[in-house]
Amino acid sequence: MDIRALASHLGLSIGTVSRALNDRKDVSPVTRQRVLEAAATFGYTPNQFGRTLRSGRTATIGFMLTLEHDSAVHGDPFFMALLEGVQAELVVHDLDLVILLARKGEDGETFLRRHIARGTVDGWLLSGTQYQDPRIALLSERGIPFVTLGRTGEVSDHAWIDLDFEGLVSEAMSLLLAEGHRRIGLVSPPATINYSHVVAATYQKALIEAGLQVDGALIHYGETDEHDGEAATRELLALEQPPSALLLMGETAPVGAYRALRGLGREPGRDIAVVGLRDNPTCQALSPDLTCFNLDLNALGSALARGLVDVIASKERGSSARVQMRWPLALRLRESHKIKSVEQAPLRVAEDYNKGQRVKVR
Amino acid sequence: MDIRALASHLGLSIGTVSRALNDRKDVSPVTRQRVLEAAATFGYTPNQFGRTLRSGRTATIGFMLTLEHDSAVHGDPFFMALLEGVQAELVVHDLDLVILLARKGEDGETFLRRHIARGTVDGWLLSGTQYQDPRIALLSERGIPFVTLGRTGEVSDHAWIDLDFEGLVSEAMSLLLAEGHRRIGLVSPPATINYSHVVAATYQKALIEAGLQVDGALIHYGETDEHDGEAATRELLALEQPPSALLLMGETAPVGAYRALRGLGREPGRDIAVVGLRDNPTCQALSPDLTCFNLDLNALGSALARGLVDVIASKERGSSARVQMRWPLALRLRESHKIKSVEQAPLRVAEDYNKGQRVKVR
DNA sequence: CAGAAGACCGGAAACGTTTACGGTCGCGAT
DNA sequence: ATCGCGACCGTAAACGTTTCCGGTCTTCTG
Repeated sequence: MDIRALASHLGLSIGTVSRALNDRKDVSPVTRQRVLEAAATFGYTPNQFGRTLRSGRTATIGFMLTLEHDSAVHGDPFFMALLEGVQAELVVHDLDLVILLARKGEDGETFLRRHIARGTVDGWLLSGTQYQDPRIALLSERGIPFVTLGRTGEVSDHAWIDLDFEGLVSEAMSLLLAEGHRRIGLVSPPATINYSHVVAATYQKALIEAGLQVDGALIHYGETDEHDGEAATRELLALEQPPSALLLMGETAPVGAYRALRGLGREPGRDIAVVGLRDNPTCQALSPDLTCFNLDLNALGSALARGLVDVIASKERGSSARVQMRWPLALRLRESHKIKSVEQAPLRVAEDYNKGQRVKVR
Repeated sequence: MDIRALASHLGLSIGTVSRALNDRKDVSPVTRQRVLEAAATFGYTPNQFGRTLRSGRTATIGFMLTLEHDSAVHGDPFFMALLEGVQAELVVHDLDLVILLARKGEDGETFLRRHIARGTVDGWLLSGTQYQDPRIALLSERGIPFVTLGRTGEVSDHAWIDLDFEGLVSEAMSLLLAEGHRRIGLVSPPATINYSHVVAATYQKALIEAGLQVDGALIHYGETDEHDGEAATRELLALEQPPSALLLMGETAPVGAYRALRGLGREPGRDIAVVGLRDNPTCQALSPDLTCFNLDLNALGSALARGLVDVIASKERGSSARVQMRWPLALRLRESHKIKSVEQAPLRVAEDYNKGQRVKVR
C-alpha cells in the first residue's frame, strides 16, 4: 500500500495526502478527515525509509547502552525500569525508541560516529557518563540533540540529568554523624566515573562542616561491584583505626561488604553501620535490611525523554533549552545503619579526632 | 558525501561505484580497488535509508524485549551478556542490532505488526516465548525470518533455541533423589510460560521412574520472582507433609525462598535442600552458596544470532534451515543442596510413600 | 467593483541508492 | 573476416516520501 495508491483511490494528489497525514496546512479539514479515514481502513503506514530519505528525520531516538565502564548501573535491572519510563514519554511525542549496543571493544566515540554517519536516530540518550567524556563534544559540535544521564567533570552547557549525589551523600553523612560516627569509610567508583568526584567532595565537605578532619585512608576508590565491595571493606577494616560506618556508593557493593564483614566476625547493623546507594533487587536480598536511597527509575526515564524532546524542539525553533537538573533521592531508613552494641563507643573515636573540641552534630 | 560525488570524483558512473562497494560482479578488480580506497579516504558511508528504500534490506536485526510476562529473566542482567554474544556474532555478518521495547500495555503481536509495517528490521530475535505465542504464527505466515529463545506449547517447525529444561530438571532431580529426598517441592512459572510445562513433566517423570508417586500439592505454579518465591516456599512448608527439598525454577526465586525458610526457623543447606535455576548475580549474594546451573549467556547469544543468520540465508536460497536445539546447562554443586541435620531423616518419609516397596535410587 | 489575500490543491523535483538493461570492446573460435 | 562471448561499464528507472512552487477559486477589503 502506497501513498500513491491511497491518493489515486481518493482522487487526490499524493502531495495533498502527504500534507493531510502530516498535519500540515494547505489542506481542508474535510479532505484531511477523508484521508485519515481511508488510511485507517486500508491500514496504510507511511514507509519510514522513503520518509527519512526525503525529510532527514527518523522519528526515532536512540538509547546508547555501554556494557563496560558502567559500574554505576552494572549488575541489576537498572535499565529496564528506566527504559520503560523513557518509552512511555516518547510515545506521547510520536517518537520511537531503539536501544543500541556498543560493540565489544568499541569505544563510545567511534560507536557514535558510526551511527551519526548512518543517521540512525534524531537524538541520543547517553548513559554511563565518564569524568571526561568525548562523546559530548562530538555530539554538540555536530549539533545533534542529546541528553546525558550523569554530568561530566568539565562544566558544560549540554543537557543532562544526574542523580543528586550532593544531596544524597550529605544526607547520608548527617545521618551517620548524628548516630555518633566519627570515622566513616567511603567506597566510591574510580576517578573515570564522574560522580565519584562529586561523592568524595561532598563527603569531605560534610566532615569539615562537622568540624572533623578528613582521613584519606578512609576513602576507597575502585569498581563498586560486589567483588570489589568485599575487597574494599576488608581493606578499610584492616586500618589501624577502622571505620565504624561504611558509605557504599555502588549498586551491588553492599552485598560484598556484608560478606566481608561477616568474614571478619562483625555483623552489619549491629557492630558496624552500612549505608548503600540504591534500593535495588540485589540489595533487597540482604539481611538486615539495607539502609539506602529510593529512586523512581520510571519517573527518571520520563524526565530524560522529556528533556530530549525539549532539546529537539528548541533546536528546531533555533533557541536553546537548558535542561540540567539533579534528581532527588529519598533516604530509606531501615536496619543496616544502626549500631546496637554500645561497646563500639563511637564517641571515643570522635574525641580522639576532635582533640577535645566539642562538635555539635544535629 | 554522495555516491554521486564519489563517482564523479573517480570519473566513474554511480552504478559502477555501487557495484564495487557491494562486491558485485561486472567491475574490474583494479577499479574496485580504486573505489574502495576513495571511499575510505573520503570517509564515505552509503546512506542507509536510500539503500533500504531501493533494496528492501535493512541490514539490521531486531531483538524484541518484553518487559512483562518475562518472569524467566526478570530482575537480573540476563540480557546484557546475552546481547553481547548476539552482537559479537552479528557484526561478523555485517548486520546491526537494535533492541526494541514493546510499549507498555502493548501486546507482542501488535508490537510486531507495527514494526513489520514499518519494515524496521530484516529478522527477529524473540525472547519470553509463551506457551501459546501468536507472534510465531504472525511472523511465519509473513515469511519473516526469526528465531525464538524458548519453545512453545504447540510443536512448530520454526527456528528456536531453548534451555535444556529436560536435562536440567532431571539432573537436579537425580541429585536430590540421590541425597535421599523423597518429597521434593517444585516452584515453577505459570502455565502461560512454556517451559513451565516442560519442567513439570520432567519432574513427574523423574519421580515415577524412581518409583515414587507424584503429589500435586508439592508443585507450585506462579511468578518466580523473589516475592513469589517467598510465598511459594511458605505455602509448601505449611503442608502437612512438607518437602525436604525445593527445586526453584526462577532466576530470583531462591532469594525469597531463603528468606521464607529463615522466617520459619529453618536453614537452607542444613535443614532443607534448595536447588535454583541459574547462577545469576542476585543469587550469588545468598549464603550458603546456592546450588544451581551454569549458563554461558555469551555463547547462547552467539548461537541465537548464528541461527538467525542461517534462517535468513536459507530463505534467500529458497531452502529452509532447521535450527532447533536445546541448550545444555552444567550443574554447579555448592552448598544449598546439602542437608546436614540427620534428624530430617528423608528415608522415613520415603518409606511412607512407597508403602514398604523398596526403591532403588542410584 | 477591482484587486489583494487566503484557502486549497496538483505537479514535479528532489532525497541516495540499487539493479535491470544495453552498449562497447577485446579476444578466441570458426 | 565474421561471429559469439565475456568482461566491463554507463544509463536510467525505480523505491516512497516530503516540500517547494504555482495555479485555481473563493472571499475579504477599500
